[in-house]
Amino acid sequence: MAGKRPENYQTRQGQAILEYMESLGDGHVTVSQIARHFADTEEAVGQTTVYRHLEKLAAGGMIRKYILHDDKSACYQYISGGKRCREHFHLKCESCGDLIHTDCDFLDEIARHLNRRHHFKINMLKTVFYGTCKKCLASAPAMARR
Amino acid sequence: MAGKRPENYQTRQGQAILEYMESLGDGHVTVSQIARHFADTEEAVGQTTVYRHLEKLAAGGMIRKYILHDDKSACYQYISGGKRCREHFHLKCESCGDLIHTDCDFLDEIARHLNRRHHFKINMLKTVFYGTCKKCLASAPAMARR
DNA sequence: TTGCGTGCAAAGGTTTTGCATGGCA
DNA sequence: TGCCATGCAAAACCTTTGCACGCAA
Repeated sequence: MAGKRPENYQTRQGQAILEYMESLGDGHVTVSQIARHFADTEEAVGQTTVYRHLEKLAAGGMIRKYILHDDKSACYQYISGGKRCREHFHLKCESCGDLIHTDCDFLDEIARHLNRRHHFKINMLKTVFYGTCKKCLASAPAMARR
Repeated sequence: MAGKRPENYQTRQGQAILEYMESLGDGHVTVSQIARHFADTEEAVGQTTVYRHLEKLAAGGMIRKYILHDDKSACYQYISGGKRCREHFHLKCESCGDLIHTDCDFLDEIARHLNRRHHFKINMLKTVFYGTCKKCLASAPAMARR
């Protein structure tokens, strides 16, 4: 429902933030890093505005919000795949920050299971599995932490 | 090395905190909930002390600390020694905000699958499934929103 | 007696909110 | 012109730290 109404004005700040997130590819940044970026540039964007735009972009599925190893502050990442990402799962490595897109039948079953056995309708766009990726497991033996 | 030295004194506060965590079974609480509990009781326990004990208990494997994505504060759960001390999966309802914990066998399989097929070691302390819970599915027709 | 445990207060950080002003449509 | 967006400052929060005193061993 709800047609494609503008809902939001197009502003210099909003555009600057989206473009910056896009320019990072699949890299991730924290709010303070974003703020620093705009401080270094001529584009002035207040941090309150950054927070508010990130929230909207995350709600709209344009970016994802993560909590990494240092759970002090959240970090954000642009979603390039857009639509396709609604249909598969994501594994986020807490060590290197890599996001792994996974198309796997077994993982699809999870959604069915949650639905049938737990009556829970999963939101695949937002759900992310946190953990340690293959690369990091191989290179960091001390990853055996709890 | 280093034998089993005392290392920690036995104090009223430490005992009260551990007993309270134990009394919750597999429920989870935040620090503020714990503080409120002691405020309601006659047992006075400072919140600094709560933090410091929770940290020790978590380090010692007596309790589990969850830092869930999108939650402002950490929550803690007692680990019953006798029973299986498996980690739980968490389902977070985006509609009502309820956090549902479950240790369904099928969900445990997910961890094995990710490990074996994707070489990904999942961190269940941070992973959360987002979606809509049974209650909200039944009562809210317009739950497609956030 | 020794030295860890306790808890008040304050610091440190991130995120949110109030409110007057600015800018898009 | 109407309203949302902006951004400064301040508030709200969670968590950690400093320090003097208390208490277990």
